[in-house]
Amino acid sequence: MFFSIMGFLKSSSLIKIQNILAKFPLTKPSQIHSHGRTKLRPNEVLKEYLKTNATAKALFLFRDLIRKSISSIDSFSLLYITKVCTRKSLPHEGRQFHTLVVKFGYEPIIFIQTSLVSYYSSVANLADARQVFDEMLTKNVVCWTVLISAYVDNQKPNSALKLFREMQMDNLEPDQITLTVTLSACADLGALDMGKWIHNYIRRSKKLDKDLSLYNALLNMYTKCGDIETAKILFVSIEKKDVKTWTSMITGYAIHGQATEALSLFRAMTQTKIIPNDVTFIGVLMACSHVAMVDDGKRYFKKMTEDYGLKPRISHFGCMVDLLCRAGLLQEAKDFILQMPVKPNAVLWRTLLGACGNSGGVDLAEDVRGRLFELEENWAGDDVIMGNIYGSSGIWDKKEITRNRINERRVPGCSWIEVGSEINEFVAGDCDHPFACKIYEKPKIE
DNA sequence: ATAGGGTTAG
Repeated sequence: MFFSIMGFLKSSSLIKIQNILAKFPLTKPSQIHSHGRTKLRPNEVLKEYLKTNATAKALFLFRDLIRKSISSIDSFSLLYITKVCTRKSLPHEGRQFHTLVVKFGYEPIIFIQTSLVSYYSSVANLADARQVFDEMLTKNVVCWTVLISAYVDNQKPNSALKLFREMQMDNLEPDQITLTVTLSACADLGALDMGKWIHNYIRRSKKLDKDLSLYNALLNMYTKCGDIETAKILFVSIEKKDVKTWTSMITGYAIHGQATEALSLFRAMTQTKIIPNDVTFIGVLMACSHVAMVDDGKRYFKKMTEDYGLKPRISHFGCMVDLLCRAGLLQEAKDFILQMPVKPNAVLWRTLLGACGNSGGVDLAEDVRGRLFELEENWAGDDVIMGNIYGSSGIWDKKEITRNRINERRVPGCSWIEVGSEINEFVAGDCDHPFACKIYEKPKIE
């Protein structure tokens, strides 16, 4: 990785960068340097473009700076342009700007390093994010937090928790942002012990800035870990709630099949000034689907668009399909999928296929399997369901064909479970591997 | 002037 950057340096990094930027047409200088009425300096324009999400404009401007006034590029320009790349997850451009950072000697600046870690995380390049972090001579809370977020964002919550512990072993105190991020790793893992440990840490700490995001993260951790009682107590104790607070609690009840509680909480929410958003409705629809309240689900789905002007996304349609399937309305579910305004994905069809496995219907199942074959032909679970359907219908020849398909797969299917929290050694290598053990020590709760 | 914040179907 850094090898290649050094390689770029030797073979003139500027030419490489110009190549990357050459695909954008030239912008006249007058358009660049005057912004509004007053003339602004390039960095101020870049900052403005960043604020307004004008990615292309920012890249045009930066290219013109390289071509015409390279001396006006400083560490702030590079910081802003790196943030532009992060915001849009541009997979190639950020690396080129990293090259420039090296060339200009801005590598030791902690703000630059931190935003590079964040950039590599945004393009799912954890190896380079880690390398920039490892090469930092002085590390502070912010860069540790960015790296922890990187692992959370890229579905490596065990690694995130491991880093959280390493940070403390490095004698750095986490702040409220570190804790918010770490709590989401706990939520992803169902790591209730660690979550409680953090809750306790928050209670003890006097200097921590305990803002609403932190409490929302705590609430979310408790609901995702299944401790709905503590979640409820926490929810009540939060005086100033926002839409996320309400949504977390509603979704928490929904996940645990407590539809009545979820829906009455939604009604209570409508009595406040907090307006439900599309995510809130996912919680509401989940609640209906988990207890097969078909008519209520349909009503809320309508309410969402008609009363709140919210446009349903694929996940909302997914909730509806789930709702119809759980109620055994398989044909209606299929019709619903076919008339959706968005293209159905594999997950959606798979919901229906799973339902066919529960309540029969070989013809429908074969139809759905055919559609799934076009989307993700090698998903082992689909064949398992088909095999079971054939088996329960006594169609043994087709069952055998399906079983053989499964056995011929090169990559075995796998599942994983949480293995208690007493183990404080982690399995060598990737600790987010499905077969790795939990990696943190059992916290001592005072 | 400058870096960090998961409420989202199955």
